[in-house]
Amino acid sequence: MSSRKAPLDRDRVLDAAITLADRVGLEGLSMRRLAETVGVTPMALYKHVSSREDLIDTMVERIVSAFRVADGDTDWKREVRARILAARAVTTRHTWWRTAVETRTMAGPAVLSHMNALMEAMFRGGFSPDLVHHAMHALSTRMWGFTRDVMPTPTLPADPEARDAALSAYAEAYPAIVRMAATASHAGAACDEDAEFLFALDILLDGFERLHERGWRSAPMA
Amino acid sequence: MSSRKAPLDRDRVLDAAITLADRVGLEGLSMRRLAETVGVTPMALYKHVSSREDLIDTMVERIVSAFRVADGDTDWKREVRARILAARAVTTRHTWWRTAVETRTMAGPAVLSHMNALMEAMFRGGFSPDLVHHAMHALSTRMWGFTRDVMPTPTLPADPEARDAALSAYAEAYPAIVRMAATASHAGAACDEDAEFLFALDILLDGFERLHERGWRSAPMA
DNA sequence: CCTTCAGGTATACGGCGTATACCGCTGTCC
DNA sequence: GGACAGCGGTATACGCCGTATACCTGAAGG
Repeated sequence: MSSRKAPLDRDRVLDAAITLADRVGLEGLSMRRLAETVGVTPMALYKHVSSREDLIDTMVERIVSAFRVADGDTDWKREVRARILAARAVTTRHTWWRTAVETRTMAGPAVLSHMNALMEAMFRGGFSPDLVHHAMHALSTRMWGFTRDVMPTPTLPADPEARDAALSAYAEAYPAIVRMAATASHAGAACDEDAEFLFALDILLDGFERLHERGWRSAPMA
Repeated sequence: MSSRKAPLDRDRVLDAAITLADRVGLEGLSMRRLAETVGVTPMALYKHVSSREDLIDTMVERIVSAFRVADGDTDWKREVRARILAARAVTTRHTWWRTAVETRTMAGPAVLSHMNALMEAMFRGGFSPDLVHHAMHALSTRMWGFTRDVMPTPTLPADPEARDAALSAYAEAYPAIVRMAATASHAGAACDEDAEFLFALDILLDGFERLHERGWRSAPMA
């Protein structure tokens, strides 16, 4: 018994933080609670991270570093698509990550690398810097593999009877919503998020391509 | 002097909350601080709102109710565009609103009305329920007039000398980012957010239109 | 052997949302 | 006119939070 206790380092703190956040979300990730899971006093954490924000910064980077893409794609569109889906594969497994990345104020190296790779692909496709710039903004959070669903239409009760009642209650106030919700693909069940994601992503990528082919320029500089 | 004090009602609380949030953001909006601005004890607020979350719910609705669109548009695309820009005109004046709406779990009547109006326009344009559904997801937060810029490329120092130094430091690590950033439209100055927003919005709307014309169907139901 | 110091602890401060109990004024009804 | 209900405010307190500060302890290095 040479070492009385495994000595706890930055990596262990990070691992614990990520698994804790996976379980309880980002708001549930408190320093006290994290300390508990690693069997240590809250203040001990501050020997390894300088603040909760610093911790989250690093957690975000850690997740981005896990993106893995089979390279070798020469077509810009296929590469961008593949990188974004690689991001999606990782980030959807850590739901807290969406909130975390949106609240960061500084981009770390891993984050910059991912963005750089996307831009590089587009440049290789012959995009102008201007178009690359607009495309990146247009992708927005989608370049991380997710989209915010801002309050999707209210989830209907699963029970068929209650569902019909709710539907007819809304029917006159929000006919279009009900008409859409009555569609088979949406009724009751959660819709296919992957399909929705790809639908929008491909519209954007196709749009970039078309504009590029047409020699798109941004409006004359102010 | 019949009334010793103006009696404070739900509306006054809401108005104060919104102007306070405009000033200090959503995190800065604490019940104690809000109470102070209306000259009252923190707990007094709970006679008018049931919780902080309830307060924010109502604030979100209040903002949405302020959307104003000159109706009379018959073309679906023009109407959707106009409604979204109407939303943007309001929501960009209340930066806290983005965070607020993203953290809501239930859609209130005003929110539902806005979504209903967008869907209604698309239905009038002949969209299938399925396409409406996908389009709404694709719009995502853009239907509220904003997009999350997830960690835009790091802002460069304004000072030209420091800027060049920063650029060359990044140059080898992130060549594509630097290449884009060196573009006149982005260098130093903040880019034109309205233009970026419209760029992406129009790609999406045009994409919807094209798919509709081609009689798009979603993948065969599972 | 003494020193240094990395890595842990103990305590405390000021913030937060809000549960609970209380209190005074005002309008209503007998 | 007097009892009383109840609305809108207050006072206090609890349990969270992030973290500043001070302290301790054991091992490594001269």
